[in-house]
Amino acid sequence: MYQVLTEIGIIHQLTETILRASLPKPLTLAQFKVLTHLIRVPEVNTPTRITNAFQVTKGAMTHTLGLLLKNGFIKIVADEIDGRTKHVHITKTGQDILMQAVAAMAPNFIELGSQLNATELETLTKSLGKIRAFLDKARE
Amino acid sequence: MYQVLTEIGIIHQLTETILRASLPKPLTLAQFKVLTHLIRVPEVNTPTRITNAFQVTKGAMTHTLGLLLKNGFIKIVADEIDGRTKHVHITKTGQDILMQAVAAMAPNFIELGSQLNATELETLTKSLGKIRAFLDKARE
DNA sequence: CTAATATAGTTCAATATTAAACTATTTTGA
DNA sequence: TCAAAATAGTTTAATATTGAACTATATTAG
Repeated sequence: MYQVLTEIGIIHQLTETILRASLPKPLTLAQFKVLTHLIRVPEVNTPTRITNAFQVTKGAMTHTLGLLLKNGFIKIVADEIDGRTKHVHITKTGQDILMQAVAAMAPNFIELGSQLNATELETLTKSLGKIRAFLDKARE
Repeated sequence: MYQVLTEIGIIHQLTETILRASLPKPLTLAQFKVLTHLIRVPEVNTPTRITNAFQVTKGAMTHTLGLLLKNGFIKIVADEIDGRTKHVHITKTGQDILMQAVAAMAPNFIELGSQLNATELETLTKSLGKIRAFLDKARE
């Protein structure tokens, strides 16, 4: 398990480095991740829930959302019912830059997919899912 | 594959957060990783090679090694032959703090190991290894 | 009802990381 | 040989992240 976590750490670092290098300005890695999240799981869109999804500090998320807002990639609206809560939505501009980012990074990752066959990929996804589920549960 | 990378990213973040919280002062996560590396692969001990192993920038490694040195956890010696190169060695103090760190974090990870059986773990390790090997090769 | 507690988000200072420019040494190749 | 290129490591400025304190709103319990 130690080795698994080490491999995961290294893979994560390597992919982030590759990603970072192919992002269109002014998109940073943190901003890219948030935009991707907003597309994938649009209903998880309060700052706290996004923070929770990425497991960064609240201050970091305030910072990232501030940049996204300044860049016009998101809009932030107040919750109608709960005065403490806000909701984040991706804008058309945000979608455009995200598409551009995905297009730029895709060539770097297409080959990666072919390193594993369908069965391996499925097994891998399942195992990682178990680990993730456990860790998620562990932070009760 | 996208999902795999997403899972890997989240698992990485979660484990880092858990780890960070259980580290004995003044050990930071970056310092902990370097010490672990020095124990695991003591022959890979020049700043550049360590930098390469973790895929961080050279400046970041200079910073981390500076802290480790200040804390007395490593010693750094010049290469006898190549005047540009240095070698990093863990000290007794470094080994002590690392043991302490491992002891503190172990309870958090023991249960994790039992989430997968031996076969699953082996398959997982192998698949991750393939991905890592490919990424390693890709940064020619 | 209201005081205590919890939750959402921001701010601030300290630290970490990146990216790029820089110094010093070694290697390469004409 | 020696100039050009490559490599190892440092420095610096800008940015990102953490951790903790803080404000404001909502929920809970007596």
